[in-house]
Amino acid sequence: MLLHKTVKTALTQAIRNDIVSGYFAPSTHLQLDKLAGQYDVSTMPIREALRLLEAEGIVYSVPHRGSYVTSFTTEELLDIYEMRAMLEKMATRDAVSRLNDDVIQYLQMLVDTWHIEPRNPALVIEQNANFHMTIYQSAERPHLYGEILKLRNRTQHYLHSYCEKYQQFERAKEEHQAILHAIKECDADVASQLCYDHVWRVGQALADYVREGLA
Amino acid sequence: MLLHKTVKTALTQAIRNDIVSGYFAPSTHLQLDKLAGQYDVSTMPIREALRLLEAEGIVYSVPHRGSYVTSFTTEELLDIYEMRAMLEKMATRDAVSRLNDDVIQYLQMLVDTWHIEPRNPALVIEQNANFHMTIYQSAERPHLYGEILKLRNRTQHYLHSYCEKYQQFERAKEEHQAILHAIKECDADVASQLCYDHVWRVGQALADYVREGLA
DNA sequence: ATACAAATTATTTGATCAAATATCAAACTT
DNA sequence: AAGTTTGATATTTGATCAAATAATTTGTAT
Repeated sequence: MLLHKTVKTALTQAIRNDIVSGYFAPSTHLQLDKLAGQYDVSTMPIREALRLLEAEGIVYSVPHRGSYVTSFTTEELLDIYEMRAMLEKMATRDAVSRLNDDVIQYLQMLVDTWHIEPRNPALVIEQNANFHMTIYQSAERPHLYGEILKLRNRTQHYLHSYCEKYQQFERAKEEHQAILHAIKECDADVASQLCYDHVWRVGQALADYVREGLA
Repeated sequence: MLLHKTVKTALTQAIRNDIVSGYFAPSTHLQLDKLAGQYDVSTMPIREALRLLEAEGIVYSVPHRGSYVTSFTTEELLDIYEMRAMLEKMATRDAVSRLNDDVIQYLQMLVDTWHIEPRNPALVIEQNANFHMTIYQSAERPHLYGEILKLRNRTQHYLHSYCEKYQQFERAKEEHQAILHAIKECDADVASQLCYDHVWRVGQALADYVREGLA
């Protein structure tokens, strides 16, 4: 808790995490006093954290009514996921030539130890994010990285709900293996296209899932 | 006149505008009481507005030292502009089939009246933004639109400085005309590729300009 | 005179208080 | 009885105040 410089920064991280992990479900009303009690701080840093998260798109607010966890229609999910697919493709393309052996070895380890635990999707989701974001970090494009991260955070909680029902973890593992293979071959075009397809496929499946009202 | 519901929303718009218009130069220290005096409000709504703008990326803050207008290196400008080019290409592609005759006529009018004030870069920049954002709005993808808008805001003030020196307005007009022509032909592939090239060319020119230390 | 340390100042951050506004329910009118 | 209005309540929003922290200045010793 005291790792952070200010209460505001720590709180922002904490609330963001509680939203993307699904603890605060979409459309949840985030009330100042309730949160202040829950996190044991005053309302002031809560207000600042909520404004930060509002501009990130994780939270929206209505004047004099407060802040809520954002919820998306299927059209909005597709909107966001196609952006993600494109930007993550771009990041993968730039990363290929910059990835050093240590990181590639780490990625291989992540693929090899891919846990398929039907009862704990959260762990797989985190491992999945770890795999991709590690690649993107190597692209050495801080703004691209930041945008991808924000877009991912925006829809992450829907993924939790989806994964608990349809667990296509095996397929994801195969696709990661394919991406990593192309990376090792230094084939930026193939690797980035595989990444695009990978993200976009999940986005479409997720949209179908939400459209069916199963969320 | 647009009535804002709260002081916070009005202030956010006002400060954002004063940053993208170049009134607050990059690296400017945005102090709470100074701004409070300048906009004739208390520090409270200023604080909330700054948090909003911080998450938008046009302001950054250092704990216990305050907020500053973000400044970018040439690498960062290229980073952002390539994202923009890609996302604006995507928006143009989706817009083509949705653009109705009224909007196309409006776009033609914007191109025709392009040259009205070559000595006033700010006006041309606004007209330019108007042309593009009108197209993107027709894509009916609110999140894509929002991301493009935020990325544009982040670098807009650099464009002001650049345009005052190198006024390639004629070339921009020709490129707009070409994009509009492709739109009228309902050729989404050509229109979107032209848009990509258009944005990316400006981004590279702007990066060169900033690299030379002329900003 | 310069380097270092202590104190002073300025500014943000966090807490509390007051005002404004939306929600909800009850009473009143038609 | 239905719809509207009015009032009570809860919550956000804006203002002010206190505490914490970074920058600056001042003073002292070498």
